[in-house]
Amino acid sequence: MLSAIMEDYLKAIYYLQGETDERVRTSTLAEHMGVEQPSVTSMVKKLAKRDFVHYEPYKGVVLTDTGIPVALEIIRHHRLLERYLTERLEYDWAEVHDEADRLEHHISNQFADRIAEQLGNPAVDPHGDPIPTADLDVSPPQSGETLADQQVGDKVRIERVPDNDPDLLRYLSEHGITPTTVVEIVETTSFGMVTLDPDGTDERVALPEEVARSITAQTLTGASN
Amino acid sequence: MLSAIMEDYLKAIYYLQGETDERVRTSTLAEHMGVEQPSVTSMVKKLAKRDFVHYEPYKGVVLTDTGIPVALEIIRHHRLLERYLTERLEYDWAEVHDEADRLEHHISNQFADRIAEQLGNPAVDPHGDPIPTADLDVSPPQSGETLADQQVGDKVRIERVPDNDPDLLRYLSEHGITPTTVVEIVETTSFGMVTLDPDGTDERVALPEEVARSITAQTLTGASN
DNA sequence: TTATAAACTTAGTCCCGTCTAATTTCGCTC
DNA sequence: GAGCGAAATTAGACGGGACTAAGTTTATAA
Repeated sequence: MLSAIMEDYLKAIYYLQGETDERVRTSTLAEHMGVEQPSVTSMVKKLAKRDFVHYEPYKGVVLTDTGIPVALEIIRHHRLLERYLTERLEYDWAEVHDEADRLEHHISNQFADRIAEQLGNPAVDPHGDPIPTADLDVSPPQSGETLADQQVGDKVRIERVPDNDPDLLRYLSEHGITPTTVVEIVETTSFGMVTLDPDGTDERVALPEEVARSITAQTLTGASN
Repeated sequence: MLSAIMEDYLKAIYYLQGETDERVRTSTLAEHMGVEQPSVTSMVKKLAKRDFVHYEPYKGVVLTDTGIPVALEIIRHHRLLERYLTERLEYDWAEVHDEADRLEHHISNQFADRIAEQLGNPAVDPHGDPIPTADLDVSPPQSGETLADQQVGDKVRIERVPDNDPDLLRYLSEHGITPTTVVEIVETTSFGMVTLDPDGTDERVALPEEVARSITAQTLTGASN
């Protein structure tokens, strides 16, 4: 058996190595988990002893073939819960993350399978992240392009938004920006501001480049490339 | 904040003092929690320091006015989950206990309120136990009579069955005994066996007196009293 | 009223997951 | 290739929750 904390570490490693497909450094993991570095070192040793990660001192960790499915299972739970909470229990987009983050460790796979079935085995969660299937296949990464990569005049379809910042999510939904929304890039500035025009509206929505880079989108038309 | 373990202790104390309305002894609690006595002593001291229980060494514990609502909240979560799992997620009567026992500590009150609403604020769980309301009112204890208190020839309506023995629950449901079922007592023996005839059927269902005493029932007709 | 068994508590240990402080290693620059 | 700052690890401690072994207290019975 695996503690909820250990599952959280594995999930974090999965996300962090996913971005780079490289070894995850102790410091990165510490920051992501909100703990100090020595805590990470000691946990990582435990995970290595149980063969969930490859650990090389001073070099970082990577998930093993044993660790990956554990992380994917948790991610499946999380994303199914987010979907279920919004779709069946009237939770708001912005509220689901914390509840899902706790429950993901405590629901059985049976529970996950049942809610998946009720929802018709959805492919993505409310933020556009792909939901691993019951046998832990996960959709290929989306386009990889973000709102920050676009040029003025491009029209793009929003693919996914980060799920862990309630304020941002509230802001986005208030301005009609959700996965599948189509937006046009109306302005980018040298000082890091991206301005959008959601679909047919006249409204202008401005986002810091930092945020724009965390929102992935699929190019539909325009001058990019 | 309160750990899941502490919540479990408070819940256990609630159940145990409920049966006797007296101080709960260390040994009783130890057996119920599946731990050794010293573990109970040390936990009980922590709970007392935080004012969830009154603790008098060598005398036992009672919940305080601070402790009671905590226990009731957990019980509300548990029973709502049992109901939700059977009614909305196709869980079997016999399967729900363990899942509910884990999740009860991790769902928010918001989650509980939402599933209560979805279910139409049910008064009882699938085993017939009353579900505390959102403001933690709990229905008065039922008749208090059990199947073991009946006389041959009595007809009774099953009120509640214990929720924590899957084998027993499977056996009961296979033989058509669930809360609200009407049964007739057809035989009681000096060596502790009670035989029932569920409703109009001809089937005989035998139960050890020990088990009969754990099933409460409301007398409809007959010679008892 | 005292002896004794059962119940309870205290003492001390262990593992988990965290921390701070101190040390070691890495990797880069000169 | 020597020195230096950043990153990582080791050392040691702590609170949570459990355990075993060793004392106390209580209650019961003679």
